[in-house]
Amino acid sequence: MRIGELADAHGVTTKTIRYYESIGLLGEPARTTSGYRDYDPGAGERLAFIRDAQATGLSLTEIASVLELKGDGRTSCGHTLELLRRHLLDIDDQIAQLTAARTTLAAMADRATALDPRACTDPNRCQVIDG
Amino acid sequence: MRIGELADAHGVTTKTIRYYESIGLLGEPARTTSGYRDYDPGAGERLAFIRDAQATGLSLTEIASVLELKGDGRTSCGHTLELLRRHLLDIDDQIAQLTAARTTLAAMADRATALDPRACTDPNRCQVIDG
DNA sequence: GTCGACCTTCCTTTCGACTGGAAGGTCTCA
DNA sequence: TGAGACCTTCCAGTCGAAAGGAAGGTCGAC
Repeated sequence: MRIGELADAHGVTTKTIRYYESIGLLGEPARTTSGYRDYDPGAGERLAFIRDAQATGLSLTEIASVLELKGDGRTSCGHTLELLRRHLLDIDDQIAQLTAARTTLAAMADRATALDPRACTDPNRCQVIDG
Repeated sequence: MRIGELADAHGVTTKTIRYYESIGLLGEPARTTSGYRDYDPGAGERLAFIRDAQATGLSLTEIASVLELKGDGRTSCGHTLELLRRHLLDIDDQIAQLTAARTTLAAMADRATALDPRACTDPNRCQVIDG
């Protein structure tokens, strides 16, 4: 399977695949006599895994650490679980921050609709955002 | 007021202030005879505004666009309000995405605690994340 | 007079995940 | 045999928001 096919099959670009290879996330595939990359189905599985893991919010570095452990022949469930748990905490933080920001922003927007623009003259500030 | 004082007063670094100046977010301050930046209180106000606006999730570029409008002598409430509304939508999106990711992740974590690591042998995948 | 803290400019580097482009080789179909 | 789609490598650039560092000037206190 050539790189373009693999890319199309997983909704990524060939650039992305070469990039994953360059950072060690995907191993070096076999090559055709003319030097084209020639992937076996395992590569597709691995790529799918990478995208799945990425979709859950793991960074490529973290994904690499999971795959590396497995590559060493060790099981990585514990490791993955720890990553997931850390991510859950991260996400909770982010949601809390966004929610707080949302509240502030919504209050501002409400206030803004009631404001008189002509009162808004200080070049360094903005009464919508102030206060 | 020198740059260090201003920075300390607003919890940023001198690097950050020079950076804001370099991208036009802060104007060029007066200089002492020896060339040191010499800020008037307006700069502090403007910096505070920038940090406040940033805290609500506006990018520096967006903040610049608000300040630029005001610098032109035009009131920017309408503009700010529009930015705010767009941001509210963005934030709602982000919260929705994070919440979805959180649900997925939590389910995975639950499942993972029940898994047998010895069953986790495929070097390309991870049963915690699969499925 | 000298020490350390502060300041100046200018340039480079960081992080993450790619993307773009140049220059050239290969495959496939008509 | 020739077009055009695909592949190769390698290098540079992107985005945002700074941080790091070098080389040198200055201020205040002792």
